[in-house]
Amino acid sequence: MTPQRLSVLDIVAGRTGHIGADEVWNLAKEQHPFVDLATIYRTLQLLKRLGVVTEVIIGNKLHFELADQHNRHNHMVCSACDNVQTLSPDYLAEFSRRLEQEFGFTPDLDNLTIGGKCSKCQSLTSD
Amino acid sequence: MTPQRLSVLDIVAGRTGHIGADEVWNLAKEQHPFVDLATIYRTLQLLKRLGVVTEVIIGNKLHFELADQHNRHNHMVCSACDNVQTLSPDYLAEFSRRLEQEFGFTPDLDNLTIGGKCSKCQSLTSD
DNA sequence: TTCGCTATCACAAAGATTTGCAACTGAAAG
DNA sequence: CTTTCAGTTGCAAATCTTTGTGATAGCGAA
Repeated sequence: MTPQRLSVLDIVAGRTGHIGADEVWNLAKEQHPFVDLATIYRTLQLLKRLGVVTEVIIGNKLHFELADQHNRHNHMVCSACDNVQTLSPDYLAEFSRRLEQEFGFTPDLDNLTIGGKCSKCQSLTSD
Repeated sequence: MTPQRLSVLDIVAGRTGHIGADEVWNLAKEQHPFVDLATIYRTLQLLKRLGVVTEVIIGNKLHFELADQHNRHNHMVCSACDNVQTLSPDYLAEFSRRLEQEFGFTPDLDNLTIGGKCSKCQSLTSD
């Protein structure tokens, strides 16, 4: 754990919600003016691999948030308005169990972003 | 429907499985030597929006395949070996129904890639 | 201390995808 | 037939993310 990494972790942990990689960078530069964006990305991937942060894909951009074991949730992201709703992992528990049992496949649900259309955008004329 | 677009569609349709955007480009250039990669991407996004092709995310790269209504399936992609397994949409039907009923959220299951670890890579020493 | 090993960093560059824009096309309207 | 207008293209550039590399720092063994 280097100072740069700690800084990244602090920044993500200091947010209640998700935060973009570029935003992490901007905040990290306040403490480490020469830190590189690549270091931010590598650190975020590392923290993700360690299960410390989770990834949410919002409109072609990666966002991250602290992985809180006591408040696990999945994300539903509207492809039209980028609005994010959270979802109890209970909704996917049965699904996950079946994948594991029937295929031996262990889905990474913590980092699963469910794309689609929210109720508002669903009804709008889109094509 | 322009010739370039038709070409892209033909290429994707000519594949049994999924195909990367760059590969589509290489093949498309055989027919339209000056076609740009941006056109390929724009066309693929268009076809995806129309429900003609579906997207699979494999190791930080986008792949596409023809959307066959009679053979719908989801994809499970191993983050370690990039192996792709297909899955009957039945596994997600109940989940989808609940999202729609309880949240009014319409998930885009056709383009949902489920990341995780396949049975082989699951057992390997990774950290 | 000194050597050697491993890991991390900043920087640079590559890779993958998207976007802005002027030129061109074809079809509809006048 | 000419004008208009919306849509598409190729090209260039921007954006987002990943990867390669040499320098460096920390740490244990000799």
